Amino acid sequence: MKTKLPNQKQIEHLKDICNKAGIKLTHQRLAIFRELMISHDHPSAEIIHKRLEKSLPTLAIDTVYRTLSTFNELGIVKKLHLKNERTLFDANPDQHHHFICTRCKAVKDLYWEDFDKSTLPESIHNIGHIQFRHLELHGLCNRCLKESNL
Amino acid sequence: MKTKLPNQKQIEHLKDICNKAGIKLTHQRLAIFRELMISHDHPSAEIIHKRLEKSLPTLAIDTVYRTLSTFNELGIVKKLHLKNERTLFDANPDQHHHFICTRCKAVKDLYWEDFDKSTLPESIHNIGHIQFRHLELHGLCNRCLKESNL
DNA sequence: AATTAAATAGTAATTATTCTTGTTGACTTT
DNA sequence: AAAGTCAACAAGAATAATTACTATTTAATT
Ligand SMILES: [Mn+2]
Ligand SMILES: [Mn+2]
Ligand SMILES: [Zn+2]
Ligand SMILES: [Zn+2]
Repeated sequence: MKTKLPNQKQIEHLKDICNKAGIKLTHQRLAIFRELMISHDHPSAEIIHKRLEKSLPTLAIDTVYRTLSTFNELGIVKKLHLKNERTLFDANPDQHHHFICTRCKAVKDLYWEDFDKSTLPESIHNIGHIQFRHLELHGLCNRCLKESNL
Repeated sequence: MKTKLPNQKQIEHLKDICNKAGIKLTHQRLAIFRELMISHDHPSAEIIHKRLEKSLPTLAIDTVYRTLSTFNELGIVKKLHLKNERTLFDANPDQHHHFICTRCKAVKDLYWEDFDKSTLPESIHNIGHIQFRHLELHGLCNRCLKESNL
């Protein structure tokens, strides 16, 4: 559930993970992680790059991609490949899914424990063994609903 | 459920849809639809193009993309935007979801009525109104499971 | 301070997809 | 049947997201 870790805890966790993985927690890596952590809108690599350009004017877009991919492999951020969209990134460590507005493309976190606990259909044995579930709910967000009913 | 329409019915349906939409059912469009209809592996535009090169040597890759997008808009095929993958296409008209093998990347159809009928969490009202659900189950397919247990 | 290896910046390359433009071909009107 | 019309097409160019290359910088270690 929405038991948000305080930010400092997440940073400590990041340090741990980097130490264990034997990689350096550079200035750039820390800045990219912080930026994603405080962004609740699931930004793309390019948007993260833009948001950091004042504090880190020489930061290369390539470094943002590389760093986010590294973090993704370390399990500390998640890449989101959504319908029709470029890759987005997420630092929310809690088990959750996503709502995507078909109109404004906003991406919101969505918690659905009953689904997470539900048992898979029998027929799955004919196919393979599930490692994880990826669920997207698409529709109109409340803001767009309001606008279209004016 | 898996009540597969016979292919000829699907072709008739395609003709209907094209007539109603006021577009021509050209040789290329028919060939692309047939190819997708008999392909049960969720091919990409490029693969469809390759599979048709013997029968239609001058077919342009652009036409494949254009045609599949048109069919997608007409609701007769579905674009699949899956994790880490290029766009795939699907002509299976039945309500279903997908299993994706993390190893060999195979995509299989998956039917899960209980999920389709399940009620969304209350919290959805704080977010918006759902139009459709998109579910992917990721894991190891039976073939890859067998190979890794040798 | 010197050594070393990892990480970065800047730029080039790649790749999937879409766009542009001139041509084709099916259908209609004469 | 010839001419006209227009959607659709083929070919190649363009675009945009992402990744690769390489010389330089940084940070940890001696
Ligand atoms: Mn999220
Ligand atoms: Mn399918
Ligand atoms: Zn919206
Ligand atoms: Zn497999």
